[in-house]
Amino acid sequence: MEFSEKQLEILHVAENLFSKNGFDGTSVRDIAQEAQVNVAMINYYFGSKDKLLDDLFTYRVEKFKMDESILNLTSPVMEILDEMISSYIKYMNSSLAIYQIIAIEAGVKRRLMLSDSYKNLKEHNLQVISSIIHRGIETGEFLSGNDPILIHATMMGTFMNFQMNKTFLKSQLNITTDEAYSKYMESTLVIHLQRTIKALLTYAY
Amino acid sequence: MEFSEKQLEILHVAENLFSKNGFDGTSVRDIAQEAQVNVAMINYYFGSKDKLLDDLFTYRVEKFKMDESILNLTSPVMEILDEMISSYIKYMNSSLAIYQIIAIEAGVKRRLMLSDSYKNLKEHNLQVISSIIHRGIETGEFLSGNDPILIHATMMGTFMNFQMNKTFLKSQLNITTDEAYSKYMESTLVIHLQRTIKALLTYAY
Amino acid sequence: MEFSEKQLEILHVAENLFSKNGFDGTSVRDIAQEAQVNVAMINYYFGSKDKLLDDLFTYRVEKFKMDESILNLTSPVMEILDEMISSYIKYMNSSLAIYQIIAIEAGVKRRLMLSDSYKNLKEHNLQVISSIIHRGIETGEFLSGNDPILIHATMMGTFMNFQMNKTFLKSQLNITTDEAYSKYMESTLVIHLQRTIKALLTYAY
Amino acid sequence: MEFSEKQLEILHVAENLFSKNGFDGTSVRDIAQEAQVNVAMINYYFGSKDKLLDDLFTYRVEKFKMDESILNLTSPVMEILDEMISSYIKYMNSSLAIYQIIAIEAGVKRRLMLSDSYKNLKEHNLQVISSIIHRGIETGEFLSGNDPILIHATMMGTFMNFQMNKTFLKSQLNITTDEAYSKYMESTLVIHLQRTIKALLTYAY
DNA sequence: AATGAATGAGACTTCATTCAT
DNA sequence: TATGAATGAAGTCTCATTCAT
Repeated sequence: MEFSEKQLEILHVAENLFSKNGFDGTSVRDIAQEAQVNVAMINYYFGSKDKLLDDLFTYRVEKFKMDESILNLTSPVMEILDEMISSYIKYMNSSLAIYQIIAIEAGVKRRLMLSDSYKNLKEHNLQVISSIIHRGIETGEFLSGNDPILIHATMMGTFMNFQMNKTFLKSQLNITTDEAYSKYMESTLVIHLQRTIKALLTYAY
Repeated sequence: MEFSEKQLEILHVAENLFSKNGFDGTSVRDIAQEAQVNVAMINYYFGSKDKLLDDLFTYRVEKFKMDESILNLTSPVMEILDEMISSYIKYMNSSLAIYQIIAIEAGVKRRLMLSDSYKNLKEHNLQVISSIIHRGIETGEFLSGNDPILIHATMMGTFMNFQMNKTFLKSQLNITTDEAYSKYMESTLVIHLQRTIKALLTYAY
Repeated sequence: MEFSEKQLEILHVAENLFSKNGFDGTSVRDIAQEAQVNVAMINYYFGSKDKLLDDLFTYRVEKFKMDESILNLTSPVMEILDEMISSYIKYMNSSLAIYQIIAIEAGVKRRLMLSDSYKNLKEHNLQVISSIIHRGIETGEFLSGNDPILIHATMMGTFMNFQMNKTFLKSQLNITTDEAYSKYMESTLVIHLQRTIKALLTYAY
Repeated sequence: MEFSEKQLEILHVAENLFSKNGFDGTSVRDIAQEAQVNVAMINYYFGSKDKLLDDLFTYRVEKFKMDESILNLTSPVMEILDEMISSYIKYMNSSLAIYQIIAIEAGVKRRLMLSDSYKNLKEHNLQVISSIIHRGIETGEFLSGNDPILIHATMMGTFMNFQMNKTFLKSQLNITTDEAYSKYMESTLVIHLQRTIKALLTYAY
């Protein structure tokens, strides 16, 4: 799907507003005003508000696919795992708005979850994780018996928890700016997840 | 705060609808209809839709406090940790609706996050986790250097991730009923979290 | 009609609120709250909000009758006229709230104007003025040909104009307090009206 | 400010209803129905009911400015005074509806009185009256010591009194039609005010 | 006699969408 | 292609009143 410049601007504005106020909490008027276009244009371009969300999702979803090229690396599997976690968290953090929307609107109601591309995305990412784990098992570095689904849920969930409790956690961590919080996630949080997942995969309690 | 039977019914209905459709996606008409009361009654009882959410939150929030009496147990700290994780997940799972609401509405906009009781709840739970970790460090069973904030985020986030991706994960796990999914979380997921957190606290990779 | 103490308090509160916010701008809840009674009590005591206004009117209307005993004075008619104007303005000024209500609600809609007691009041006052004028004509001090209706309208209208433009006139007259404004009306305004009406009645331009 | 034809119709309908039933006594539904437009259109055009009143006021207020060109006339000041009174009353009488609204809503509550244009209007009119009086004093035809504020209040108040007691006065004056009442005000009332004010300005009792 | 609980009606406003151009 | 105008539906909330006790 190709989007014109105007359409792209609308998508970006919508993405921002949806992430701040939720889908239901954002009106097409809000979007039109901030994108400096006519209200009618949203429907003209996207058909409806619902379809706008679909298009936004389709537009962004590709970027949430884990980069499977890391599977081709000859690096030690431990490094590949670290890299996967690090780059995934960094990417999610940089495209936070849409991810927030997905997390919320996928939980709520029918929206998005029905979408095939959403399912494909999830399956792809699980597959990448799964491949890494299997490789580690083959090299004898990872223990078997760990479900990629649980690993993925831990990685994703921990990150999202940091997003959704931003206000509270900033005060707990004595972080004052959004930039510092973002940096914290890309360093301390990444390290925590790397340690956590590696411990899980290597340590038989 | 004391609630009459009618008020409680309204709260329960609202809780259910908010968790399914979000706050903005639920109208007072919807609530009134499902609770079989007059629309005006919602405002009569709670003042406004916003205040209804506040009251619902206040009504439920107490139950999300971790039971600190486990700190008084003389059991090995490892068992206390297991028990904490198990009972917390089980409780969240049984009071899922409100938790879903909190997770979403706390992320979106100003709502709830501002609430003192929300902050108190979070701080209390962090304190309980912190106490357990410190005890483990004292007995030499846990490594030092692990931030309770990260532990808590991992536990909570993983659980929430299971909630918010229910539809997708059910299909991935070949689970057909909500009951089976719930049972999965209270067994497999709990064990996963227990293993994960214990690995983290005991194993220096 | 006899009113209990509670009823009287309600009437006084209603009078005050009606004069400040108008009849439609005042809710029975407002009245109940300020009078510290149950909402249902307004209807219980007065039947309806409309009837409350009726009762308030009936309760107060008697006091707006000009004191006809001044007609029995043997003073010069000029002094009687002065006294009538002075005491009428002073009385209206002291019972301002209800008069404001009457002025507004009588102009708006059907309310009050239909009331017999309102008509009787007006006729009574016109009669008193008329008697004074006639006496002046008989003594040769007043010119004939002046309609009491116009005299009354001038007196009443000028006073009400001062009421309804209070905010503006206070600033124009450099008056800062309500008390000073009230005093202005009972002195300067009274003198103006006395001069105006006497000029009219005695001077054929 | 420019208004479309539809907007003007709404304004006219609103003006009429507000004058009959008061602002609070008129619903946007009433206005929409009588103007034969959609209810939503009132908000679409004017933003809110309050802003509609503002716009109505702005739209009409200009017309209530006394024509200051009469100050340029070389006619005797007595004629200028007569002309001022006559044309002012005639104009108010022809634009009665809005004036009724102003009189009521300016007295009640905060509305309008706060408006700058209202204050400007009042100041302008006082200025015109003041100029005429000063000219009369200069020519030796008027006595000094008369406050234009009191003159204005008398003129305006007497007229408004006739408006607000229309029902009662019609019966007192044996006038059956609104047209006849209107004619009475433009003749007898005007003459009364001219005589009154001239007597006041020329006669030292 | 008095009142807390409850309610239908209607208030103003905003919504996403469509129409006519 | 693009948009200003318009609208029906629905939103939340307040109203005066009544009911059951």
